[in-house]
Amino acid sequence: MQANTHRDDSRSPRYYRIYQALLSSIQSGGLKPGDSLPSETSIAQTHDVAPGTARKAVDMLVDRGWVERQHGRGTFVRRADFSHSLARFFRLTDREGVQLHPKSELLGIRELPAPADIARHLEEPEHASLIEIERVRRVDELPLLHEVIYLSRDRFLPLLSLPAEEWGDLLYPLYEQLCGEVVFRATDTLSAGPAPAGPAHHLGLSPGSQVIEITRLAKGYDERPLEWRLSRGRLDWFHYSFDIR
Amino acid sequence: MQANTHRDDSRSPRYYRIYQALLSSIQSGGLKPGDSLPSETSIAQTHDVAPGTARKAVDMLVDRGWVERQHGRGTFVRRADFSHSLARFFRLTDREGVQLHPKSELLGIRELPAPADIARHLEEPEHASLIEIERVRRVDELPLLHEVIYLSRDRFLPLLSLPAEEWGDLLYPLYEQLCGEVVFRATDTLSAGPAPAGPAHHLGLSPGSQVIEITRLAKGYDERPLEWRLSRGRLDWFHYSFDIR
DNA sequence: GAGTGGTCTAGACCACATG
DNA sequence: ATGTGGTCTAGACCACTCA
Repeated sequence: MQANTHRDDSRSPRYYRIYQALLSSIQSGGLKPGDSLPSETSIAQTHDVAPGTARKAVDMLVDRGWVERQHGRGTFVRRADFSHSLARFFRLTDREGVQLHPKSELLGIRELPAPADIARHLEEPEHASLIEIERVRRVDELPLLHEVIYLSRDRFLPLLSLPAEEWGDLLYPLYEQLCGEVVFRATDTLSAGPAPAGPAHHLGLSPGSQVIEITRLAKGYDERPLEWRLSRGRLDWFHYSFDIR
Repeated sequence: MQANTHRDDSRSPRYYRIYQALLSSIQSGGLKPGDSLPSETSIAQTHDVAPGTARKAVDMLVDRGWVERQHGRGTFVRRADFSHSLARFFRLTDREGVQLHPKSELLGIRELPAPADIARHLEEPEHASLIEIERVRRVDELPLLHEVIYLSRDRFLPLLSLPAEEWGDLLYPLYEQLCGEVVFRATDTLSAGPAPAGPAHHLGLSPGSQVIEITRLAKGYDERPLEWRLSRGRLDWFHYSFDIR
C-alpha cells in the first residue's frame, strides 16, 4: 500500500486536530486533573492515524503544560501549580536559597453586593452577592502580603460556614474540596500604588505608603472567572528576576 | 535489514547528542545569528541517523528559541529579541494596546575605574577601566526610564568616539556593528528603592522618591558578561501582567 | 526544477511500571 | 506478561522558496 492515506481536505494537520480534540476534552472537564489520557496507541486507533502522529499531538499538550508523561504508566492531566507565581516576586528564600512557605492568617470573611469593577472582572451581574475574604500572609511572623479576595457567593457558599480554625494556608485546595471549583489558570498583574489605612497597618506601614499591588484573576477549565484578588506587599520586600532569551 | 542500527552504549539519545552538537556550535560562535543551519537531510547524513531523528534535534533548538525555521528556505540562528522584556513592565501601549517605542536621549558617556560591585558583575578585575553611559528613555516626551550602563572599556572602545548624533534608540545593534559584541541573553532583576538626585530629576520626581529598579546583566554567546545596567522608572508607570499555567 | 522544511506512515526495539 | 511511553528507521508526498 502507499504511504499516504492522509487524504486531507486542505484543513489543519491531523496531529493538530487531534491536539485540539484532546485539549477541548480537558477544558470541558471531561478529562480532569489527575485523569489519564488514552494511551498513544489507542489515540492513534480512534483517530485512524499512525502512532507517530498521535504522539505528536500529545507532544503539543506536554509542551504547553496541559499534561505530563510518566514513563511506563501513562499520560496524565496536570494540576495547576501556583507555587512559583506570586511567591517569586518576594524575598521568599532564606540565605541558602531554600523556599520559605508563608503562613496565612484569616482576618475576616463577609458577604457584600459586588462593586461594579469587581463584578465586571468576575463576569457577574452588578450587585450580585459576593464573598469577601481578607487575610495576611506572613513569613517568620513578618507580614509579607495583605490580600482581599472576591468570590461568587453562590458558587462558594460552603466557605461561609467554615470555622476560622479550619482555614489552611492555601485556598485553592479548599475551593476544590468544599466547593468543587478548580482553578486552572490565572493572570497576575503587577503595579504600584498607595496603601489604604487597613492594608498599610497590617504591613506595618503608614497609610498612603507606596506598595506593590498584585491583582489576580483566576479561571477554571472552562475559562470562567472564579476569583479576583488584590494583594499588597511592601516595596522593600519586593524582588523578582527572570531571564530573557 | 533490521530497523534498529542504533547500537547505543547506554548514552543519551542520538537526537539529544545531535542537539548538543548543534547548540555548542551556536554557542561557540561557529554559527552566528542569521546563519543557516545545515539542512535536516544533511544533518541526518553527517550524523548517520534517519531524517526524523535529525529533525527532532532541530525541534529542540526551535523549542528552546535558538533557531527559527523558514519553510522552503532553511533554519536560521536567531538574534536575541528584547522587544518584550523591560518594556513590558511599563505602560508602553496606547489605549488600543498598540506597542509604543521609546526614544533614547544620551545624557553622557565617560570612562571610569570599575566600582567593586560592578566589576564583580562584569567579571572584570577591580578598578578595570569601564565605560559609563547615562541616558533617558521617553515615550511622547514623558520620561519613562533613567538608565546607567557599564561596559568594558577595552571591548567597547569605538563607542567613545561615536558622535552624540549617531546614537540611536537601541544599543545592542551598535554593540554588534561597532564592537563586534553580540548580546545573546540577559537576566533582569526587579526591585524598588529610593532614587538618587540625578535620576529622580530626570524622571520628574523629588530625590529619594521610591522608584522601580531594574538591573540587567547581559551576556554573549559564550556566557561572558558584556553589559551591566541599572534602569529606574516611576512607580506610577509601572505595570506588568503575566499568566500562570 | 532543485532544495528546503512540514506532515505522515507503518513498522521496530527499548525502558519502565504494574499486576 | 502486558501495557505504557521513549527512541529510531526508511521511506513517502506535500508546500514553499528561489534561481
